[in-house]
Amino acid sequence: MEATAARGRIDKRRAILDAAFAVIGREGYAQAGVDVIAAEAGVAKATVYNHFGDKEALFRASFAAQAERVLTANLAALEVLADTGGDLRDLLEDVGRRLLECYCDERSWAVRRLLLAEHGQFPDLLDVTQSGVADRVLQTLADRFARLALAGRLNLTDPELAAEQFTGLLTGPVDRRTRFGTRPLSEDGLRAGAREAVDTFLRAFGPSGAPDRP
Amino acid sequence: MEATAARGRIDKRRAILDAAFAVIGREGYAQAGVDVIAAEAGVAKATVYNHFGDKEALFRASFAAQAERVLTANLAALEVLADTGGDLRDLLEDVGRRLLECYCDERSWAVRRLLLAEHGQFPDLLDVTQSGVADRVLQTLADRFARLALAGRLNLTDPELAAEQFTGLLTGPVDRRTRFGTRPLSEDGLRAGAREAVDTFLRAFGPSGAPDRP
DNA sequence: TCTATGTTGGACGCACCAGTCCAATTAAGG
DNA sequence: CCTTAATTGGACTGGTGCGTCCAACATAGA
Repeated sequence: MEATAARGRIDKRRAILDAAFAVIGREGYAQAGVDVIAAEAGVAKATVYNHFGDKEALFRASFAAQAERVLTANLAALEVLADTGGDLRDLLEDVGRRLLECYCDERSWAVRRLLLAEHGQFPDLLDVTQSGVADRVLQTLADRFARLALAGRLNLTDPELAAEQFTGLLTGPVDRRTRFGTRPLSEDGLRAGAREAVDTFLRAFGPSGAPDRP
Repeated sequence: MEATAARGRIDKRRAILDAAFAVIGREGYAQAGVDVIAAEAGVAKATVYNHFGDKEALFRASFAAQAERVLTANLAALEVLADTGGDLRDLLEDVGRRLLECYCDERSWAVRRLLLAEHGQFPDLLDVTQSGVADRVLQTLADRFARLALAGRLNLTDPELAAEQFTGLLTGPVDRRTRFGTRPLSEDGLRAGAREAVDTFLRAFGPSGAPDRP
């Protein structure tokens, strides 16, 4: 009775949600079989329908759960920008690397992939994710940039635009190098991606007079 | 006998290819019915199988055709960078706007969407598109940047990285504002996106001494 | 121990869809 | 005009997968 056998109902719900997102994220909504999901969750198919009633409801629930996880992970990555002290370049490289880690995470890619793939059938997923995750992360980043600009450590007038461009500088090159998430990126690769993005970002928005580093 | 009725065999093949990509791009490969494709092409289902034999072959053929169109459109957009004369900022804004037009095109979004969505079933699509389109466009852009750098009009050492970052600055903000291609962007929106990207790009890589504009 | 609720495996109905087949029609080319 | 090849509509098959049902089983709480 280590842990494998039936431990309780609530655990099964979790297991089903995780398995559903894993399978659907891997094979797509249409291709994902409920039988496969049930098997991967270690659960009978009837149990799946007991909990969620519908393949569509199951998909929505699992997607929402993962989007939630992605959001909290991203916000946690931004947390290092809370204190305005320390070397600016190091600070930005650190937050950049953390954001890229979130961005390159398997789950994060699956969310974006499903968002694009199933948007025809489930247009509301985009509302949830965009206004609940993307916009929220962007606003938080913009707030941090605004504080840094006010403190004279960044030279910019539109913090929201700067936040958009910062993420663009981060993710653009990485999208290509990972071939849209199909190829892993090493730890050094992540660090390099963050460093290059911050390099350019600071060349554009760094304090005008003296750069933090020669 | 204006044009609607059967005009020839070769036209039907085109019509089938276009209809196939339209339907599959809209509904996804699994959801797209061959009957629907045939109807949209104004053709009997048997004709589809006469030409392509297989739903999978039909998909590959239609995808390849569209990828080809996307590639030529992108390369055409880069053509304006051929002459190194003229105001640098105007030049870059022009090419940026053209690239964004390509990027925001319905077909271009459909290609990227299918690339992500069906990558599980068709991993080779990514090879074709990545090495045949994305890499080719990036290399061309990097070549132009290298020439501009050599002419002292850009201040950069790694043209390939600059090309990655230029496209990141262009597409990152636009991805968000169009909600991943689900919402149209006005002509002014495109121009603004290009202008902002070029602003930041030139702040980072513009000629060090004197900016082209105050 | 008894009971209620959740779980299991498996079988089943049902709908949908890729791909085939065929007889009738149409267009192309010599 | 005649032959050849392509097209058409429609019926048909086989396979797959969602969702249901049910009888037996496990578990938690009284």
